[in-house]
Amino acid sequence: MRRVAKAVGITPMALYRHFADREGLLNVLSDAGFDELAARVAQADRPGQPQERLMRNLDVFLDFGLQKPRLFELMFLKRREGARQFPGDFRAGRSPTANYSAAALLAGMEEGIFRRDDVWEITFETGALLQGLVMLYVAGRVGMPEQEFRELCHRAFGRYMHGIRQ
Amino acid sequence: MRRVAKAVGITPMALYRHFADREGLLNVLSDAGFDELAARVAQADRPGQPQERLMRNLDVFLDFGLQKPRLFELMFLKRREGARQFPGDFRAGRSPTANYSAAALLAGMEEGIFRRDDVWEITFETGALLQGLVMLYVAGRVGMPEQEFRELCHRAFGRYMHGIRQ
DNA sequence: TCTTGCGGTATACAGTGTAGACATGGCGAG
DNA sequence: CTCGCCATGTCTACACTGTATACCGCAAGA
Repeated sequence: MRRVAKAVGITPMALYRHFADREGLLNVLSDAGFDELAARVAQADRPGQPQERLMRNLDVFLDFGLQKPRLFELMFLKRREGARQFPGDFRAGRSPTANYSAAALLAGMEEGIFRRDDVWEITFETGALLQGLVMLYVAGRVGMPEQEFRELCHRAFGRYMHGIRQ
Repeated sequence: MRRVAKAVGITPMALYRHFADREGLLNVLSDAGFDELAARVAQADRPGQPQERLMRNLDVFLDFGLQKPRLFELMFLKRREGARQFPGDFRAGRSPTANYSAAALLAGMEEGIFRRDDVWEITFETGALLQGLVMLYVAGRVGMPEQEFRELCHRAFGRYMHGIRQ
């Protein structure tokens, strides 16, 4: 808090006029992060083959996670109340980012490319896979340059998508 | 450190006679965790169908992660030097836990159940998937009882394994 | 004009990890 | 037996956290 305060040129305690506490500050950072990610996802979504749409979605998350790993961690891994939950909030459409993935999956199923299955569960699982990959990467568990890591992620998603094909 | 010291009945500073610093203490905890997990994995490995072996492996990790989430997090997600890295340490066989998964995958490929592919990469990816699932669960992002969550994990692995079939 | 409240400050407190100086007790070498 | 050493422990102190509390100035309404 002291460092943040200094960075914005006020006294530490002045921060508490704007945020309830450290947790509160982190919450608005996290929310802002979700807004940005949602915007990026929305912008990247173009009509096309479901697999391509899913891969583009992957790339957006990957870009975000690799550009701002700490924020990424804060958004998805920090315990905090009010965080969106699977399956409730997902199925209710309250996750703007997941909606795009689910839409692409649904389209793929209707086109007969993927077999009929639980769209939200698959969305969540692919999210978890990406989460795990990125977290292991930023935790220093992957000893390869970023570009290779991105290709690894693509192969991982390729294998998974292969498994949900018709 | 003060709480640990009190718990073992000595002065905080006495801890520093046994561990270089907080990081050092966490490192031996982490190492002990890996030893235990490796022992559990070894004990659970029985000959059988590759898919079953992989599912048993999954259950061992799942048990461990759900029983000791903080230790699990420390072991796999804490940035620390000397942590094993993919792919180098994995391919060199320096991950006792991953070896079993890789062995089952290799057996599956040789039996013609799975198609020929990079065994270590798949091992790492399944690890990442599990990692992501467990981390999201312990971070409160999954609003379902533990038993249902375990079944979700099984379905996730089922879909992935479906994708690597022959 | 008086009041209210928003934004900011100063100080203080309990908590953290840990550096540094000092104590002590057991054990091997002489 | 005695000396000295070293492993293990304690005490105190320091710099660092987040934050509770009290206070202040100023602009906008009533």
